[in-house]
Amino acid sequence: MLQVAFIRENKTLVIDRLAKRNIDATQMINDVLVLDDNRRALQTNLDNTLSESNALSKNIGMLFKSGEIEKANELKAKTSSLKEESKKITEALNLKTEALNELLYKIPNVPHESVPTGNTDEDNEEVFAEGDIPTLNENALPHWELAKKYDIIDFELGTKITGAGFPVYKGKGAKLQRALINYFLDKNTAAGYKEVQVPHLVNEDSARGTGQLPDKEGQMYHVNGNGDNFYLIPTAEVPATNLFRGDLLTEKDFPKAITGYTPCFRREAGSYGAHVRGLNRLHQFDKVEILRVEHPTRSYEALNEMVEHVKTILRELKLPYRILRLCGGDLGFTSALTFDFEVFSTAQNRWLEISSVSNFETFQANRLKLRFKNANGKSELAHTLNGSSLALPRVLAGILENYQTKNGIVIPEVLVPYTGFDKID
RNA sequence: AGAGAGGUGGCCGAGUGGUCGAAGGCGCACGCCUGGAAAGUGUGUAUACGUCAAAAGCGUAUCGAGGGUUCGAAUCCCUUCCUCUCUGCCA
Repeated sequence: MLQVAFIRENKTLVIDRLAKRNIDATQMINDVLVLDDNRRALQTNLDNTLSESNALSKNIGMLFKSGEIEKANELKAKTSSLKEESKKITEALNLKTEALNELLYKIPNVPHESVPTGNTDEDNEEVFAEGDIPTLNENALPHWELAKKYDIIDFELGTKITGAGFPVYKGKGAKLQRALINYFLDKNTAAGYKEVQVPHLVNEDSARGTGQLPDKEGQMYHVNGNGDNFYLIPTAEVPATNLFRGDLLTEKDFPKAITGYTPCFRREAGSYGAHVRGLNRLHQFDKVEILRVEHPTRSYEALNEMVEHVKTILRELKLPYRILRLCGGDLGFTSALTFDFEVFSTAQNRWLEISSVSNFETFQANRLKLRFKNANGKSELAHTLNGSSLALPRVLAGILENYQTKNGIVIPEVLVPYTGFDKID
């Protein structure tokens, strides 16, 4: 959620930057400012009314004490009219505040100046690429075929137990999953991220804090039987970011850097076909996340560090990948700048998104009320950033497809200490 | 899950209807004292919103959360969340 004060002071910049997302925000921004003016006027009015009423109450108290009951009763009559008035103003104020918030919820984050204008993923800007694309023999298979051939992932069995999109990993497939999780966590902690284990179900406040509610309710699984009211997390970002909800940090607390592994649950009522086959899109998948809370002056440096960190992992896994700077049209609602990592899947002949690293600036912090005391002793919103480091299924797909040979699937060297085997055959 | 007790500022803790945003203590910050430190001593020490060009100041709200009673609520009532003790259940 954008800050009204920021919008007021940077009206043209906000409108211009939002145009990168192909939206004309002029009307919305004007409405915000009008609603906020109304809100403030009502607030002032309410404060004055309450002030008067408080003063009268104090007088009444003193009159009662000194036994001047008649006088006190006279004043009582006065306060009742003030009370009615303040009730009315409060109602009006609440309506304005709600309307304002509702509108603010609909305005996406202001893109960073480096974000390219554009409509679709075609307009994303490739900023880096590395790794050799292997030449596979002609009967190379996509990962869902490989999964079946070596009996390491069973999609049908998952369907029996739960439904589509809940695969069962078996044998070396299961072990490879576990190896990847441990490898990622080790890399992240070695880079200074503190490991956390967080709940996989969150309450409404948390879902609201990171912006899943009110708009994206349908994308989360909702547990609401027997009087419970929890959401299954769509990403570790939700519980991990909410660790800091409502915090007032000091400058010394920066940077906060944490990493965590969680399963992720997404309803994703999306498209069908080859693009969502196999591991490409799932209702339940595993992901290791990195997250940072930063001083505003340092957040882009931090973003860069996160990108470099993810690079080292893909380099070690020896997977061919590229980095894209997302264009305005492809940029997530809450993000100011996002770099996507994509691994090339040789057998599918397409790029698979495996990580998304973003700076949200104050957009999340505003809703979370995540602040710090700055050098002037004023509280100021912190910047939040996060990224996948990494999402398992597509990395697994990339490994299976790119490392396949006639005699089986070779395990990337760096993972062998974690798997205990160097080949799936 | 049942019975009981309780949730007050960074922490401990007083406060059961009226100048209470809240005594006292600890902690912290600054000053005095000291050769230096400790001890001692003095002052200060929540957040949000509004007002103001801004600061100061002033106003409003906040004693787990939400609602109610009252001229007036930390204090009374209701709902809800959480914590502790006992009992039950359980990996």
